[in-house]
Order: sequence, then C-alpha cells, then structure tokens
Amino acid sequence: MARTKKYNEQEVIEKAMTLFWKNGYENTSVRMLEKEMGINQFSIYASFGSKHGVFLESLKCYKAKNNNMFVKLKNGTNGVEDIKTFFYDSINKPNELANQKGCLFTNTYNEFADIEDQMIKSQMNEFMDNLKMLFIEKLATDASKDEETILKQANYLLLAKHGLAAATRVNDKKEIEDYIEFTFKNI
Amino acid sequence: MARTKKYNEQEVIEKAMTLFWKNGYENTSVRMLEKEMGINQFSIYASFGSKHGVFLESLKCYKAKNNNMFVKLKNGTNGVEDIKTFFYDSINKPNELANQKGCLFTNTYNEFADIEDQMIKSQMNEFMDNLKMLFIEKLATDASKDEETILKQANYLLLAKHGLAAATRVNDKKEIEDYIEFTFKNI
DNA sequence: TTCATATCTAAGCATATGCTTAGTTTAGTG
DNA sequence: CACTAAACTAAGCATATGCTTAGATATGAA
Repeated sequence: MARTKKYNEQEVIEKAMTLFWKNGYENTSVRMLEKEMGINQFSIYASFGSKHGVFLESLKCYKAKNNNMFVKLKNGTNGVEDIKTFFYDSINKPNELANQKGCLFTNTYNEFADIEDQMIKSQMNEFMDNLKMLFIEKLATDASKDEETILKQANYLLLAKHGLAAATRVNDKKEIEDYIEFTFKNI
Repeated sequence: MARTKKYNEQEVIEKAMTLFWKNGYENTSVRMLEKEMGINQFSIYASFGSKHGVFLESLKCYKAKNNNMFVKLKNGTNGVEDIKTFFYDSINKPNELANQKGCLFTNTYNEFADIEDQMIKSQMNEFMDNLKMLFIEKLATDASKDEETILKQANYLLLAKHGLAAATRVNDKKEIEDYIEFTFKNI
C-alpha cells in the first residue's frame, strides 16, 4: 500500500536517549536530535509527535536498559548489602556515559524539579517510589529494625543515591567510593 | 559632565542573582533579567558587559551574602558539631529561596559540570576547595583521627553537602533533616 | 544658560528554537 | 504496470535568544 520506514523506532530512540542524557532536555535541540538519530525532523514528529514525546520514550528506554539492576536488587538475599551493591553497580556500569553523566532519571528529576510537567513527574515519582519500596524491603529483612527506623533509613539512602548520581558528574571515582563506604557504615 | 545612573549596580545585581538562582543560567534570558533588574538591556550591557558578566557578579554577590555562614563555621570551637550546624544553617536560611532552590553554587556546579568555562570553574573550585579545607580543619580538632581518615571524611561530607543542596530542591524538610542526622552518625 | 557627554529607550540584527508544510520519492496492492 | 498512500526532503514559519545601535533625554561643569 505504501512506503515502509527506513529506520527502527527503538534504535533511533536509543540514540536520542544518549543525547538527552549528555545534555539534558532543554539543551538538546531538535536539530541535534535530527543529526544523532539520523532521521529527518519530519520523521521525528511523525513517530513521536514532539520533542517532549521523544524525551518520554527516551526515559522509557533508559528504564528498560537499567531494569536488570533493579531486578538484581529485588532478587538479592543479602538485605542492606544488596543496596550497597546496587550503589556500586550504578557507578560501575560498562557504559561510559553513566560514569560521566550520572543517572538520567536523577538528572531529569533535577532539571524538572520546579516545572509543572505531569507526564515527566509521574515517570519520576514512579521511579523514586519504586526504589524507595525496594530499599524498605531490603532494610526490613533485618528483623531487629522497627518500622520508623526503616523508613528513616530508606529516606536517607534515597537522598544518598540521589546525591551519588549528581556526584558522578563532578567527582572522581575514589571520592565516590569513599562516599558509598561511609554511607553504609551505620545502616 | 553627564547624566548620572538611575540605578545602583549592587542592588540590581542582587535581583539578577535571585533570578539566576531560581532558573539557572541557561534558563534565564536577558529579557527576564531586564524585567527583574528593572533596567534596560543597554544598561545591563553597559554595566556588566554580557549576560555572562551579570552571572559572575551574581555569584560574587551570593558568596558575599553567605559569607557569615562560613565565618561562623571557621570560628566555631566544636569540631564536627560545627560542620553539622553548618549543614543545618544551610537549609534553615531566612531567605525562602534557599529552601526551594538549594545552593546557587551547587546548582551552578551541576549546570556547568561539563562546560568549559574557566571563569565559572575557577569560582566553583575556589568555593569547593575552601569548604573542604574548613571541613578538614574541623575534623582535625579530634586528635584521635589520622590524616587519611580526615581526608576521607572530608570527601564524604563534601559530597553529602553537595547532595544536600540538590535534595533541597526536591525533598521535604523532614527527609532532609533525617539525611543530615544519618550523615553525621557515620563520622 | 549652554552644551558636551553619559544614560536611557526602543527598535533591530543575526541566529537558534520547536514545529509545519508543500512537494518528491518509494513501496506494496490491484 | 499503474496508482495510492505513507515516508521522505528541504524550505519555511513564528517566536526566542544574546547583543547592538540610532536617537532621545538628562545632568553637571563651564
């Protein structure tokens, strides 16, 4: 009936994701996306509707690519030690970008902190709530801890993970490893 | 000889600082500065040369306005406890912006993390090095700590302070206070 | 009061942005 | 093969950006 697409949407979104990760949302222009994705602006808009749409798909793509880390955390059987491993995993990814640009979700969380964008915000909240629940689950394997302590510690670890992702962008590996070690000293 | 300025450069820079603090560098336009500072673009360029120039002066202004916190930290006599107070001071400033927008320096540190801008970077490094030295000084008042421990703890606290400033933008007061408490449990 | 000169206003410049559209190419169906 | 409809190209639109400039305004020394 008609012509077929030359590109694969999954493939080009992965490239878009990389670009957004590098530069953030605002500092990535549609012209830049055009070049990186290797397709024309028309195709971008035909496939994803808007720059915003490309971004949302990029977030989903990022989430999918990092799912294994969360599965590993979820399936771990060593309580707090699993969380610590999760912290180390998040700074030791094979992908070089992760060691320079932190976590795309955390970056986005920061960039959109005071912007009213429900689509983005719900993605963020889902991500953070999910992580917090996992932390709580792991902390709760230690039967000696009461509920209040668990909640406080989960909050602490969530902020620490947040700070860690930010630190990845400006601190060196040694400083970051020191940070992780101290973070888990009293948990 | 000639007409006199209607505005005071110190006063208008303070307003510019507020705007940069709210929105960051890139997301603050010269038109916005014009409105907030209450002077025409021509005057902005006559007084500060460029948007970049306005920003640098804003950073200096911010530094000056927060100097008392650093003096207080420097002159304290309670070692680590002074650092903790410094953490609390930094989230309990009378200025409401500080409780929503974190620290202008940390925000700038993040925004310019991968941008080659020597003027900005040297301002940032001076700020961070200075803070680290103060931390080391305070930690060293505990004679039982060896040099390596002091250095590691200083790194830890610097990252924690960094994360704290980021957290101010997205977390509520209770979560943040929990974070500070746990942070110092590990020291 | 005169008038040189710095300050102000407002319009404009070149470029970048997100997005659209007119028109061409191409693939699959009848 | 012919033709329809989707995928493509490239030009263009409206608006925003940082910065400049021509010209009006006001100030203080002579």
